[in-house]
Amino acid sequence: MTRTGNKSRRALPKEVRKEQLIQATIKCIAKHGLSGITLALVTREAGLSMGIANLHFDSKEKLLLETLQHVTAEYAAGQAAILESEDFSSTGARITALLDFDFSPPVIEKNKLAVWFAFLGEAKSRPTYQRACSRQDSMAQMRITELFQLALDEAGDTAADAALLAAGYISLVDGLWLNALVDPRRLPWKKAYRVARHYLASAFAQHIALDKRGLDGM
Amino acid sequence: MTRTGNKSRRALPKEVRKEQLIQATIKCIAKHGLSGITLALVTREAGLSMGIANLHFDSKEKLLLETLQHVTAEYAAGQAAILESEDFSSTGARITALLDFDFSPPVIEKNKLAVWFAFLGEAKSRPTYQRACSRQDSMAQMRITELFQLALDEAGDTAADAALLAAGYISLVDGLWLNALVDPRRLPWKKAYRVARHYLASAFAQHIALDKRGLDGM
Amino acid sequence: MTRTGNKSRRALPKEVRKEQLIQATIKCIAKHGLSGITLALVTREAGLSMGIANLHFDSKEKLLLETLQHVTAEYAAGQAAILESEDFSSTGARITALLDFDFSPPVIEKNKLAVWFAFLGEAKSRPTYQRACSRQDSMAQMRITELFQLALDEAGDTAADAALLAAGYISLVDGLWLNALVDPRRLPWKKAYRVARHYLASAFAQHIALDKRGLDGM
Amino acid sequence: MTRTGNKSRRALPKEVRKEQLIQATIKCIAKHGLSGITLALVTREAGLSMGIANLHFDSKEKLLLETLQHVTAEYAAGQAAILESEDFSSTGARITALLDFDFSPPVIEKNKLAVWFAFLGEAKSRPTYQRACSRQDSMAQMRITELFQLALDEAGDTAADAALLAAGYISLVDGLWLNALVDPRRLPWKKAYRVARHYLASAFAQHIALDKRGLDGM
DNA sequence: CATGAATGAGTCTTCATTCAT
DNA sequence: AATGAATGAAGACTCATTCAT
Repeated sequence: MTRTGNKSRRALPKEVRKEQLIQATIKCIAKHGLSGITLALVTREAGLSMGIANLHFDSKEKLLLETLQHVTAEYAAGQAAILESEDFSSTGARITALLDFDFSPPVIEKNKLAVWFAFLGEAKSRPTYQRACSRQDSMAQMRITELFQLALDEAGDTAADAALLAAGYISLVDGLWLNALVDPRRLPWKKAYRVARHYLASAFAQHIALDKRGLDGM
Repeated sequence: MTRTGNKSRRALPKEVRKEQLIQATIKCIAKHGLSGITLALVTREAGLSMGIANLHFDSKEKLLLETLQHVTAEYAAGQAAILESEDFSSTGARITALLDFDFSPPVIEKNKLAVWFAFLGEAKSRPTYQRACSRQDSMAQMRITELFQLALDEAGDTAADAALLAAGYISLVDGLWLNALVDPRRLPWKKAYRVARHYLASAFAQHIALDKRGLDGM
Repeated sequence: MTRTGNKSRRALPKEVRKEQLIQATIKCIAKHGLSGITLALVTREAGLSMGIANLHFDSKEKLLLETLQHVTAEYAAGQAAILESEDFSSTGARITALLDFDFSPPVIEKNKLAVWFAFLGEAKSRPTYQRACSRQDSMAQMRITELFQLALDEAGDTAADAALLAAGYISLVDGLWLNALVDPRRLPWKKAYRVARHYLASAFAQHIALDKRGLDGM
Repeated sequence: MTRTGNKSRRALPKEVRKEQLIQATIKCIAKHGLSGITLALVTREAGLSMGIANLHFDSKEKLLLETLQHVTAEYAAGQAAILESEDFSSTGARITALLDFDFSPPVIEKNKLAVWFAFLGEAKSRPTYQRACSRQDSMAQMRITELFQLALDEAGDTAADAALLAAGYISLVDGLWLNALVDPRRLPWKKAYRVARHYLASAFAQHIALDKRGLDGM
C-alpha cells in the first residue's frame, strides 16, 4: 500500500500517474502472477481508484504491455550503456561490466524478474508479448557477439565461435535468473554469478579472471 | 505401464479420461497461455462435455497442477533412466546421452516446453507450482553433480567445481529451451544444441568431443 | 416477476429460453426504454440468472436485435396473411381486414408498440436497427400499393395514385400508433381507428363505408 | 431576441454556452442516438471541457430535457406564428402555409427530427419526456381543429368532423416525417409532401388545389 | 459415468459527477 | 467561469462450478 499522504484527488502529470501504475503493476504481477492480476489489485496497490487504469491506459491489456515494455526498455538501456560506452579501458573490463550489470541489484530485483518471466511464459501464445520480448534481444545479441569477437581477436583465438558464445551467455544468464528466482535456496544469487563468471572466464581466459568470488551484498 | 489384471476393463476408462484431459490441457496452454485457458476450451479440445473436468479433477486448479506434474514427471523419468542406467560403457557416453536427451524431440516438443515455462512464469507467485517445479530438480541436480564429479575425477581435474558445472548446465539448458521456444529464428534448435555441447566439451574435454555438429533431423 | 414455479434450474429447450428472454426484453423496453434497459432488469423480469442472456444471445446487442426482429416478423406475418389470403370475397373486405388488423389488440399492444418506436427512434444512428426496420416494410408497401391499385381499377378511378395512397396509409397508421401510444387521452385508440378508416373511406368510397364506429372493446 | 440592455456583456455568455451545448447535443443525439450519447461526446462536439455540461445544466438529464424543449419550442413557435398571424388573406392560404411549414427545411432538418423521434421513442417510459412532448401538442391540436372547422364552415360542409381531420393531419405528418427520416429512399421528402397535400386537398377541396407538385429545392 | 444448461460471483469497462487548480 | 484528472457506482461479460437429466 503506497499511499503517499496526498489527498489523492490532486491531478498529477500524466506521465507520473502512468509510472505510478506501472510500478504497482510490477508489484502485483510478482505477487499474484499474470493470471491472477486484476485492475482492482493494481489500483489498490497504487492507492488510486478503479477507473484510473482505463483512464490512462485504455485497457488492462495495454497496461500490461506497457509494463512489459517498461521493464525490457530499462534493461536494454542499462546494457546498451555498457556496450556503447567509451569509458572502458579494455575489452575484458567491458565484458566484466556486462556480467556485473546482469547480476546487479536493479537487474535481479525479484519483482522485475518475476514480471519478465511471467510475460515470457505467455509469450508463446501471445504474439504481442513475443514481439515486445524479442525486439531488443536481437540487437543486444548482435552487439554482444561483436564484443566477444573482439575479445577472441585480441586473444588470437581463431577456433572459438563468438556467435555461439554470445548465444550461450545470454541463455545461461536467462536460465540462472530463472532458477535463482524460482528457488534461491537451490541456486543462490552468489552461486549464479559464479557460474556466469566461470562461463566467461573459460571462454576469455586472458580477459577475465576466475578468482573474484561474487558480488558484495548479495 | 502396469496392467492391473483383468478388472482393468472397468478401471481403465477413468485413467484414460484423465490422460485425455491432460493432453488437451497441454495443447490449450500452449495455444492460449495459462491466463487464457478455460475449461470450456480444454474440454472442447478433448471432444468431451464441459462438466467432465470437474468430475475427474474436482477443480480447474487441480487439473492444471496434475498437468504440470505430468510434464515434469515425464522429463524426470527420462532423465533418471539415463542417470541410473547400467548400460553406459563410459562416463562420457552417459553425459552425451544426457545432452542428447535434453534436446531430443519428445523433450523439446513445443507444447510441453510451453507448458513448462508457462508454469515457471507463475511459479514465483504460486507456491504450489513452485514446489511441483522444484521438487525433482533438486534430486536431478545432485545426481548430475555426482556424474560430473565422476568425470572430473576420471580426468584428474581437481580444480573444477562439479556443483558449479552442474548448476550451469541445468540453467544453460533452461535458458536455451526458453530462447529457442520464444524465437526459434533467433536461436534455432540446432544452434542451441551446439551451445550446450560446447559447454560440456569445454568442461569435459577428455570425455566429449566438439566436432559432432548436431542432432540429426532437427 | 414471471416466476413459473419451476425449480428454474431445469434445462429447457433453447428456443423456449430465447422466447422467454425476448418477452422479458419487450416488457423491459416498454418499462424502461432502450437507454434504460439492462441485462439485470431483463433477466430478473424473466426470473432467471444474470448470465443467461449472454449464454443464449452472446451479447446484449444481439438480444436487442433479435427482439426487434421478433416484433417486426410477427407484424409482417400477420399482415402478409391478409395480403395473400384467398379467403376474401372482395377487395373492400381485404382492405377492411388490413385496417382492422392494424388496430387489433395484438398489434396495438402497448409493449410491442413501445418496442417498435424505441428502436425506430434509434434507427437513424444505428444502421443495424434501420435495416431490421426497413427490410420488410418495402415489401409490404409494394403489396399494399398493388391492393390499392386493384381497388382503384375496380372503381374505375384513373385519377388517384395508388402509390401515394399506400405511402399515406402506412405513414398515417405509424403516426396514429405513435400519438395514441404516447398520450392515449389526447388520441384514444377508438378515435385513431376512425381516423384511419376515414382515410380509407375517402379514397375507396365504393369499397369501404364510413359508418362503422370502431373496434369493440377498445 | 430581447436584448437585456447594456449589462448583456456579462449575462450573455451563460446563455451562449447553453445554446452551444444544446446544439452539440442535437448533433450528438442524431449521430449516436439517445442511448449512445455521453457528456464527453457532447462537450467535445462543442469544443468545450468535460465539466461544463454539469456546470450549466446540473445534470445530463436536464441537458437532455432542455434540448428536447428547445426543439419542441422552436417548432411550436413557428406553427403558432402561422395559426395566429393576421396576414393570411384566406383560410386556404393559412392551411397551405401550415403544410408548407411542416415540410420546410428548418422543420424537416435531419438532426432535429432525429432528436424529436429519439425522445418520442423513450417517451412511453419517461414521463418527463412524455410531458415535454405532449404539452404543446394539445394546444396545437385545438388550434388546428378550429382552423379546419372554419374551412369546413366556409365550404358549407356539415358532414365532416374537424377534430378527426386535425388528428389525422397531425398523425399523418408525424408518420411521414418518421418514414422519410428512417429511409428517405423508400419515402422521399417530395413524396411525403405530396401525400400530406393530397390529404388536405381531399378534405378541403375548395381551399387547396392538388396540382402543386411539391416544394422547390427539396 | 456423462452431459451441458444454468448459475452468480468476479472482472473489465464506461461515464456522470466532483473538485482542486 | 472553466478545466479535465480523478472518482466510484453501475453495467456487460466471463467462466468455474453445479446438478437435473
